[in-house]
Amino acid sequence: MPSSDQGPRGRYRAQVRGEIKRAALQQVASGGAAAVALNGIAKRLGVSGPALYKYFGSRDELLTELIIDGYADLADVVAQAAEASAGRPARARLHALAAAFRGWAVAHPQSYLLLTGPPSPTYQAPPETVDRARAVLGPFLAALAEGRPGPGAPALRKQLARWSDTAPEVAAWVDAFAPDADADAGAALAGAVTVWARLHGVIGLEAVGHFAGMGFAPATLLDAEIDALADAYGLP
Amino acid sequence: MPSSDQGPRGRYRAQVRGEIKRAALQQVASGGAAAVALNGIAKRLGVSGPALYKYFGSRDELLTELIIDGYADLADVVAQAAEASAGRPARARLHALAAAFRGWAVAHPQSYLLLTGPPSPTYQAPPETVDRARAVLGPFLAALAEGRPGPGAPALRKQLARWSDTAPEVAAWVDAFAPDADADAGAALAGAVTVWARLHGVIGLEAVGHFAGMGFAPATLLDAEIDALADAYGLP
DNA sequence: TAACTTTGGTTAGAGGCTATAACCAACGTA
DNA sequence: TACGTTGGTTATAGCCTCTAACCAAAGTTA
Repeated sequence: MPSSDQGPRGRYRAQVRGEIKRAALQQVASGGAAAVALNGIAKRLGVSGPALYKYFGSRDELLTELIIDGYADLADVVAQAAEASAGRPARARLHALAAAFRGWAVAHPQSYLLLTGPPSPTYQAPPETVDRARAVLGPFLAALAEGRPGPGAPALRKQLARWSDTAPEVAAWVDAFAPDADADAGAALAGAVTVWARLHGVIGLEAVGHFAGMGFAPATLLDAEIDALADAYGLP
Repeated sequence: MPSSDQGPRGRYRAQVRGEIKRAALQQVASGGAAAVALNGIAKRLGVSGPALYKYFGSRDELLTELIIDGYADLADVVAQAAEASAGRPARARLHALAAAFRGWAVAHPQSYLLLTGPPSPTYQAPPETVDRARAVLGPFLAALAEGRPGPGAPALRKQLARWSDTAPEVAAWVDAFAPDADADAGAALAGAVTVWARLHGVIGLEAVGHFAGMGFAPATLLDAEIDALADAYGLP
């Protein structure tokens, strides 16, 4: 069914797929994942209905690609922030990473919800997503691993240390982003998981609008959460 | 249109509305908010299609009631945990509250997602929801207000203190659950907002299944998060 | 008791969505 | 130049929400 990757036909195919995805992203931005309608996209592209099924096997397949692209985009933004703050102390870098993460989510709140929430009952997350999530969190792991963590969360660290021992891809991930933390992979992983939860705690609620009308800036709350985490990990 | 609250006719109406909601909750449990279909509910009740519109003006109206009921249910569970742990030290009580909150969410993960995520593009949250959220968080506020908070998060506290000064219903809420914290409402509110974010950070990711296959128990992560917060607020 | 109003139910149908089937034209290639 | 692949079409089935028009039964009132 699919054309070859190269050649004039394949190029055309890739371009149309891109247009479809852009139109779908607009729908996501305006009304969330539920607003994505192949029919509507076709109308917007000046093409009629079932033509899109030549490019995407189903609506879920399209959403899956949007999710994968979104993860890649977010990972890019975080990686750029890591690069831009390369020389600074670890605490400042952690704040820069969190701000970049939140900046992306605030710019595309519905896309963030698309990444986190399950878009449809029939949707099944492909295995690539977990790799994408690791790519996003890697720089955070690197920054946190520079500290000398205090005695907090011993139970969590123990569980994660065991996980790192039994799952080679996890150990490889830690090694890739924090090669010096091999000795205490449990603490490094605990930091990664915790920063993930803190980011999502603030940004997930902000994205759905649960902080609307409350007298505080979500960025301030996130800063406080990241600061507390940096304290716990002894970041300078 | 609606029958009087009392009388045989009103009772019948209330009972049918209950049956509809129960069927809808089953659909939510099986496939999330997107799986709620008035048509399907009608079939299950042995009644045909548009009859349900005599009971609920629209699908969104039904979802709204499910959300309100869900908040009430969750608030109940938290309040019961508060009562059950009344005598114990504040830190233990905070853990009990968090465990009760998470217990409800784990028992009905799709309902939790219904409460947090926006169910449909056309949905508009009614003003009652913010009151319901306050009822859920009240006991947490009470437990946190017993500590002597450290110097953390000054910017956040400042913003929230101003909010409490300018919004009387917020000050009343603080006073209702933590009458001794009036002097430092900013710190108390910061605790409430922070515990909300931490709960959602862990439980929101857990509910969508993002922790599946990772080598740690979400309960352990939540315990660590609550412990860290209790430390920051100097809870005994 | 008889007349009337409200209420819960019905069927018909418009309009939107996903997805499949059958068919056709154009394009790139051999 | 002949041909297979590919991108497009229309028709159609089967969901869904929601409105309109109509009917019967139940409660209410004169």
